[in-house]
Amino acid sequence: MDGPAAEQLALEGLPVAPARRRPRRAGPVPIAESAPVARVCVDLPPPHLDRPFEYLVPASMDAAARPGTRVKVRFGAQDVDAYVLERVDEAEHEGALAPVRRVVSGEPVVTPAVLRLARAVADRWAGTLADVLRLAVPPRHARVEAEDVAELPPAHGAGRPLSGEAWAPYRGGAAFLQHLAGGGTPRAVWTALPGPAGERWPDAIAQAVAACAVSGRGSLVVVPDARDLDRVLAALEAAGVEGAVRLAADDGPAPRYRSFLAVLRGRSRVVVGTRASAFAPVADLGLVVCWDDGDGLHAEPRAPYPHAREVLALRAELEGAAFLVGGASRSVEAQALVATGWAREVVADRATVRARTPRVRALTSVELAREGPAAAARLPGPAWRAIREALARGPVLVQVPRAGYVPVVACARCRAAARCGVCHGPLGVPAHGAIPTCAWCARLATDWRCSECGHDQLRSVRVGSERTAEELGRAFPGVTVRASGSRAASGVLATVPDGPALVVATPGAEPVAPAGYAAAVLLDAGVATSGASLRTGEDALRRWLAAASLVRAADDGGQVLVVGDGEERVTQALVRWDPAGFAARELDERAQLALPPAVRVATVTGPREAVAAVVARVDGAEVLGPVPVDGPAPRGSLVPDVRTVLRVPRAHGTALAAELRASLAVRSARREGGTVRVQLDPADLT
DNA sequence: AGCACGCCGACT
DNA sequence: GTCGGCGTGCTC
Repeated sequence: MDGPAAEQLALEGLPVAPARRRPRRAGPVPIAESAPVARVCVDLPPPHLDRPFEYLVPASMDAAARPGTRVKVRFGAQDVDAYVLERVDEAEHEGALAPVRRVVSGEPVVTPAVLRLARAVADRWAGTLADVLRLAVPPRHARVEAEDVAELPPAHGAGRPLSGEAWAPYRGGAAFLQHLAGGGTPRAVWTALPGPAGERWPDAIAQAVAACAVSGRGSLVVVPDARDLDRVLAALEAAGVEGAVRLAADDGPAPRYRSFLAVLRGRSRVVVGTRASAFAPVADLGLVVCWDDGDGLHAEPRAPYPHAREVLALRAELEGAAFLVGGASRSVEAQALVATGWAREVVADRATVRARTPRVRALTSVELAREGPAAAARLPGPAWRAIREALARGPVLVQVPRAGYVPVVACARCRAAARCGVCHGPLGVPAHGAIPTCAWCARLATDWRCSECGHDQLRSVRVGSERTAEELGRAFPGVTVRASGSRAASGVLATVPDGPALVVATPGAEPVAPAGYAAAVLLDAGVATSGASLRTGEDALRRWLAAASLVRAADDGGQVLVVGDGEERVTQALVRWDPAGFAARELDERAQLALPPAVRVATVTGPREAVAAVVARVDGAEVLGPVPVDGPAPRGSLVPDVRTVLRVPRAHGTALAAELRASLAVRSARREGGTVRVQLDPADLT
């Protein structure tokens, strides 16, 4: 059992003093009798350490060192945190095993199901298990852990009779619910109708959760932000689902860990949370839901950059759970789930859509040609008149595509974008009334002159919400103006009263009006649909539909105006209220151009040589680039990073991820320099 | 990641 | 002649 005698090489003549340190313990500590070997995942970042290491479990820790618990182990010369993956009888490791030093807590925070999911996520996104577990398991909070466990609330589902009313308007909606209630695992891509006050979708989700509870299973609902979280929780309560747990990283360490433990200890089997809760240890998981999956908040910004929708899809497969992804719009990725037959679409028919949605009108420069020069105004006459008229009937929502104050300025005469006279960077106005400043070199544009027409006056072209609120206040004297947005003085508003008011909001910050808005005006359509990213059009449509969904139906006088020259197909998709058609066309086009999600793509970003080394070890992928990335060089370097794009058919996605993982492991073992970032299916591919 | 061991420059 | 640079290698 003991190490080979060779280890006891006698070193005669050495002073005896160091030997005095050794005998801390009189003999080897007694080792656990059954399954004495713990296979652990050490919590260290380098990819080449992403494999199990084996330790002996001292008998004293036998009961506590269960699979899923956090332990401390000696790794090399340091003490590191680790998770017990499993307990086994025999070690695979040939050499001697070190003992587990300490069990940090007996709480088995990584359940077998979550471990399997985390491993799959690490593999899929070319990351490490340790990285994924760091996303999946909230930091421990010892005091919270010691708190008394509240007793189990009565099982939900035994409550009130099941309602499926919110699903009635959708083709396949009732079937989806029945399937759920019967213990099935349907998968649906759902395009939500606007409801009264835009609040029907939380009810639909709550009813799906309730149906799943009837089958005795738990549910997990992932939403983009805290506002949506509150809405779903309220709807769950209204639907009679009790004891749902709120799980959001920005609730703070103690509440977060408390909620996590409540789920882990089986106190609740319904979780509503933000992206990291896709890993929540819900027992008997029957349903996973991703609401508004096109929202960028679902994309995890930390390595390995998994997306909540994809994590949930993976999880639905691994745990045999039903899957529901939905939104007012449809992401191209969700469309791909439909196109491959992995999920079925759940949508309302045209007549229902027409009956529920407001009238949408596009005010493009063509439409406005007859208005003459005034058409160039940001708020053209017809829009002004529509707002005036709608204000008599209720609140009017004004959506502006950018937060904050005027980021970009243009020549007041010819409207050419104003550029810095020295470095040609874009000019912006950093604060109200400030002098226009170059966004690249920070020089003040004091004696600016237009390079196109020689004019010397500037005007704002991409106007932020604060400025809009200010302008609208002047255009409609006496009317209350409320601003909602992260940069607005009053922050993000959840709701506004039903009375007449102008509500100026940035995308995602639109408050709900209980009786619906009388009208919505979507400003600067040209700005909203212009951008280099693959998802620019999809994003614009998603934001427009989210705002338009808060407006009353056309029959109740609800009206939406899109102002500006937005991209034709996006504008048309909004006018026709056809997000599914838009997503289908977009996916077709991506297939033709070999763009994701029709193919799988990975980006490798970092210093030129480092990227080249990583890419050189990857076989069988089409290599695009490298190209220098925009923006400033990373700190401590004069050379900008480069980015290489790797492209493979979807079916080779797993293999690509595996090769990248292997390449990164070689890289970290060899200590190739620089910082390299690998992203699979990056959200912001340009 | 840390920390060892292991071969080539400027200093006591 | 040593102290010490950080280039490979390993950690159960």
